[in-house]
Amino acid sequence: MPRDVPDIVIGRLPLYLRALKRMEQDGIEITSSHELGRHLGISSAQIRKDLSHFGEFGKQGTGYNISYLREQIARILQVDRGWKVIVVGTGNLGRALAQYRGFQPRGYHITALFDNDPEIVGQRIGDFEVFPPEKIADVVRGEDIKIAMIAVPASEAQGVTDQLVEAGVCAILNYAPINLAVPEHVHVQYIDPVIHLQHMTYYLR
Amino acid sequence: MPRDVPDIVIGRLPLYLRALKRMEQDGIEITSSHELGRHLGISSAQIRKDLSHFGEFGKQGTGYNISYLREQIARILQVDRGWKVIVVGTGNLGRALAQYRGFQPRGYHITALFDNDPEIVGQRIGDFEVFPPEKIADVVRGEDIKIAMIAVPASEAQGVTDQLVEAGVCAILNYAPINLAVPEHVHVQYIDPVIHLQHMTYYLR
DNA sequence: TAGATTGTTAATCGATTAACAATC
DNA sequence: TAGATTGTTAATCGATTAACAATC
Repeated sequence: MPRDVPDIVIGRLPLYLRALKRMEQDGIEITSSHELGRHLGISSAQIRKDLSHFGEFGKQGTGYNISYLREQIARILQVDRGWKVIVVGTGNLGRALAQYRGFQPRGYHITALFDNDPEIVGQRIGDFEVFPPEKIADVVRGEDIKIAMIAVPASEAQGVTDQLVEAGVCAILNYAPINLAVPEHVHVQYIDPVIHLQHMTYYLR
Repeated sequence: MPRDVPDIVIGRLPLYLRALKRMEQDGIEITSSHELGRHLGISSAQIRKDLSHFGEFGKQGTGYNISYLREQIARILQVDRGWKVIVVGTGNLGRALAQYRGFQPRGYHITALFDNDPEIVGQRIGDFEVFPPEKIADVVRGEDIKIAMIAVPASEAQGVTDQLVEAGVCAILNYAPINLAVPEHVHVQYIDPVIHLQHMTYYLR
């Protein structure tokens, strides 16, 4: 596996994967960098360049076999197997995440929920029992969890993060509207809908 | 107002705004590009360069008055006033969005919900009545809505988008896992948690 | 004043695009 | 074969960083 592929390239692979899956569902078998680029609104050259970091997946004159390319990108991203995920915070957002039907079919399996409200601990939400924060370390170690989603208020997010990192989590999807401080080896992605709304609001003039 | 500021700069302004609000809440009154950069994990030079697209907001030797800079960035982004937003789709995600407490205080006011399920139309969710899709055009025009959030299945997202655009919406926050085709003047931002998870999963090796 | 920090210019770095030989 | 498309190199473009005069 090549070292040092730019992160911006890695960030596009999931988009390629999503588009390829869609084409596959639509019954298409072959595509080209031009067609794929049109679907995604990016240039064909960029797609070919991005893929070239990892190998040769197409055929001159023909293009790409969709299911083959889909498999290869899934392998590169390591999403050709399942990953267990925990969710911390069971407010509206945490509950919605726990019940979201889109994780399972794409290989992310929610394994446990956590909340610090004693009223909620022990309840069931969807298919899961809610555990107290003190159980995070046990579950993460016991189930070999690498990935967590944070859906707690901003004021609690850094504390939760520290616990998760201490327990061995190394990928965090943070829904709290705050920047997290983490060690080098831990990866964080942020989702804050208001940030996206504000970005677009600039152009409403 | 300057024309042609790079979109990547616009995309960082909401992050600056969020950090400044936090500092303000913490009772800090003055900051520097270095301190702000440390909070956000970006260089001080980048912050100064970004701000220089819009004017001069600091004082040599001292730094930036936080509440002044916050006001200025809010003005630039046009988030110094309220915006009405509609939500299409009332599944788990749509409901969570409708009840999310983070929109109101940051100036985004959910005004109406839409769903195509006759069982759900007419019900109340939180503070809102659910309308059928045929009412989209009326509400968007009547209430002068510019911004919509899409929380319907991927298969319906493009159709909903076409209706929204036709009605006059020009900013869309799309939660459906699919790329949308829209006219030039319409802005789209995407939120798909699985895309973020897959991005991070690459590094779990 | 001495120290600190801005705003801006120029240099560097990295990403995207254009172009084309190779070849299916 | 003729036409099409890849993978890759070189050129272009744009974004980030370094450096520093201005000045509070």
